[in-house]
Amino acid sequence: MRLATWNVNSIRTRVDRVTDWLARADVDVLAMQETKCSDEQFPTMPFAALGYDVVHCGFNQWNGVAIASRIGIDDVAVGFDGQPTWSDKPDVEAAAEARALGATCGGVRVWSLYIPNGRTVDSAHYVYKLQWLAALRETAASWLADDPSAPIALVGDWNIAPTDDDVWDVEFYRGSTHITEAERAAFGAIVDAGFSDVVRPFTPGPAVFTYWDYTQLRFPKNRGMRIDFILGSPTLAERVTHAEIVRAERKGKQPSDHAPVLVDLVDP
DNA sequence: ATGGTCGCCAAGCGA
Repeated sequence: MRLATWNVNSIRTRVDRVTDWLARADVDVLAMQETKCSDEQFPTMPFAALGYDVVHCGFNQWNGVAIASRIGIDDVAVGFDGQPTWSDKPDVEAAAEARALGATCGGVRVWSLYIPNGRTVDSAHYVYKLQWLAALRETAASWLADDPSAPIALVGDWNIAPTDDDVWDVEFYRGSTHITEAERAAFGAIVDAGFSDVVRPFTPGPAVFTYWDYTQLRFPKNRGMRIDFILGSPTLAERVTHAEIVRAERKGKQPSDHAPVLVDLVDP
């Protein structure tokens, strides 16, 4: 099973590129973020033509997350607890309910996550980001407490660079979101709960990124950030045979500002 | 082998 995640930065603008890559890369399950469309606007047909089922969850009027699968989609859930409510408010009460879409595909529970950006460290959105991550940790830890052998993948755009090696110039980002100790601790707490970065062992080294700003020739100069992750529960992690960041998909005409990230899993 | 924001939609704003 080949599982991928990709912040597509508008699926309607990018649908040809995304579906072309799905077919070419032989992807079974793709989690998308920043679809930038309503549920009604999602272009289902190009995916269906390739044999993929799609579920989409708009988390505000115009943005959302999605999962496309050619091996079936079961048990769809929105929010960490499966409650079909969502909100984009920077609000504690909403923290556990937004920007998450879960589906069981081929026996694996896949969560397509768009962690709140946080904007600036002095904003309510930053507080919300940290609360959202804490809520995710609580809920994900409870899943493993209920069933330590559950194969679960937490994938998406985390909007956190976990180490200084994961940004092109840490001094450039000093005082900004994505690199603060609090965000890194929140990410680390989810790793400590049993969800490991299953891509990193296959993509070692500094200056290995998944996102490059559109401005300032950041991509040709490889000035990016590693903020898109596939975190796996223990039984999922032990099934990983290969992983890569598909840098080639950041090239060419009308790319997303993120590259897709993929893993291959052997059957259990 | 990649190039100087982009995408939402029609002005800025969010990323």
